[in-house]
Amino acid sequence: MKISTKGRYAVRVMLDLATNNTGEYIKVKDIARRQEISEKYLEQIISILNKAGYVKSVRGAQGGYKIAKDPASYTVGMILRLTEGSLSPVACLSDETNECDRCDTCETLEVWKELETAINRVVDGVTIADLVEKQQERIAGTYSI
Amino acid sequence: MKISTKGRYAVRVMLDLATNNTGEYIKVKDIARRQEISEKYLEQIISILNKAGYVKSVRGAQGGYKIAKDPASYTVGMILRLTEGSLSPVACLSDETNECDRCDTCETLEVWKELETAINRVVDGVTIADLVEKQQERIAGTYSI
DNA sequence: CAAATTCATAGCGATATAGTATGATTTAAA
DNA sequence: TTTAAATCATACTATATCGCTATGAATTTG
Repeated sequence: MKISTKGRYAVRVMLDLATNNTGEYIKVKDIARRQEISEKYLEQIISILNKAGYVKSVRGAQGGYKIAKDPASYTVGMILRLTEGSLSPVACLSDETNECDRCDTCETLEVWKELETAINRVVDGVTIADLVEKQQERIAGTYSI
Repeated sequence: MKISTKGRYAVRVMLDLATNNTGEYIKVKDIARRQEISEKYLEQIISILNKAGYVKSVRGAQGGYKIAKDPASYTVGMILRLTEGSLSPVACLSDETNECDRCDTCETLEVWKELETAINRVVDGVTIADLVEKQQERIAGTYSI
């Protein structure tokens, strides 16, 4: 029941791009340094975000990435499902081909459905904009002390 | 973000023992047949439940297992945490030794905490007795049609 | 042209998953 | 008292996933 680094890093990448967005394109190297994530591994993760259109890229020298749309339009759930696949806790819910023949009489299936709903409710209730805001509140709090 | 077979099977074992409880000890072979799970794998799983005292065992011929206490006293959460370990979606929440040094400024940690809470709320809100009841309702419904 | 960057893909060691396999130990019944 | 049936214990295995690293091609700017 763990979210892998791929998913967690992807959320942090989106947050980093939102936080440091000036309109300029941001290099993977800079994100990697700030987030303390391997550059090469980050490239793979951001490539997923790029193919999904969550970020825009420019190749070549002075190239980089920037967040494609308003940070409020990306939920943590969208990013996790993109990178991790379905967040359902059992395969028979995420994929019809994995339906077992006990589904009709499987009492536990109901529990897993509730769990899936609860998980999605949490992760879809938080946007990248929310995270940016919290971050800024924290920084403001730090200054006032 | 998947619950492994170990955890899911453990829940089904407890449900099976509750459903088929007559006071007699129930053989792994019978549970395995009903649940369509490998006998030997089931032995390993039920052994975890046994060591935790969730079931009682008698060795030797005519031996077997039975549920130790009232089915209402076992939540799905208890069984999953026993067999799967912590249900927290990130390691830094489940284990102090996995705390990373970014915790203080990690905006996403809050999301994972909410997620953990939501997950535990669901799985701790369902007991084995609840599952038995649902099963019996279903059977009653089947007869009436 | 050279340097800096994204893009694409292959490889790799470690760990977890989902079991099998083997056999010891215990108990009831013949 | 033997035998069969069951739990208990542990080692092994095949496969997949994780979390990267490595190599290099393609693209763009200076």
